[in-house]
Amino acid sequence: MPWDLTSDRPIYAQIIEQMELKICSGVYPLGSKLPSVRDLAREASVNPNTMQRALSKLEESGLLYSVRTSGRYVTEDVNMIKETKKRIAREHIEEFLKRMSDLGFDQQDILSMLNDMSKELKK
Amino acid sequence: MPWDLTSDRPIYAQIIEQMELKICSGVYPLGSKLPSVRDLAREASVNPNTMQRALSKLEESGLLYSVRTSGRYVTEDVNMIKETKKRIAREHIEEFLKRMSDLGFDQQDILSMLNDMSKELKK
DNA sequence: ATTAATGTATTAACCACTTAATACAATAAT
DNA sequence: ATTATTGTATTAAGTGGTTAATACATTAAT
Repeated sequence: MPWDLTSDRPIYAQIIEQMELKICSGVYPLGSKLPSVRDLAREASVNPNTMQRALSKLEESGLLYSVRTSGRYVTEDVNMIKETKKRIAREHIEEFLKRMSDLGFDQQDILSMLNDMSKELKK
Repeated sequence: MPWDLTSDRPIYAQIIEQMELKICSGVYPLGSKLPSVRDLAREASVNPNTMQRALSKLEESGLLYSVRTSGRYVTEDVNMIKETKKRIAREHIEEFLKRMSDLGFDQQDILSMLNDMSKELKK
């Protein structure tokens, strides 16, 4: 999965979300070592400061930890990752349902549209 | 529906989305007159310039039009509103499905979680 | 021992968004 | 006729995010 960054939101916030995704989905496994700040920045075509900022925030939340001159690692806490995944899923679903209901669709509508579109996308 | 603005995205962009919503869901009916820029700005606790900026963009897209010193009105083009509603719904569904699948959930998972949560929210 | 790579910090510049304070022309309301 | 309200425009200031260019201390690699 390439870095997918747009200009309509702070880049560091998008990086946080995508790193969480990479961690929850196993792209960066439990306890594994991450590429260096500079490498990640190059990979994402972003300034090292911006990458550093995102990674620091991820440390605050406990998903990563850094060892002074060795590098940065994914937490070994399986449970924290599971909880993060649940939290993200819940947030997405809540937001989705709110937006669709604001638009004037009921549960029936939502489910049928969703079925239609996932069939479409599978092709 | 109160104005729901957060600081993590340009306010004018959020206003555009919420105005589209108000138009598509009938809060501002076809051809109806909107409150003045200044009133809308006050209502949303936002600077008149910011509201003006959002409304101008909505004119560019054709959803609104302004009459020099009389005020601003919703388009009378029913079809344009219908198409806008469809477009927004499609965008939300696509984004939702992508995010959930990136997280590692398949269609089965998504549907069951969605059912659970809409039951929860109905209480 | 020297070198290279690590995370981290600092300073300056740039840009987009937002607010504030006005101002203007056109017209509806009085 | 006068006044108030409309959309619109301008200028200045402040803020936060981003980039750029360095620098530093620590330690793994050589």
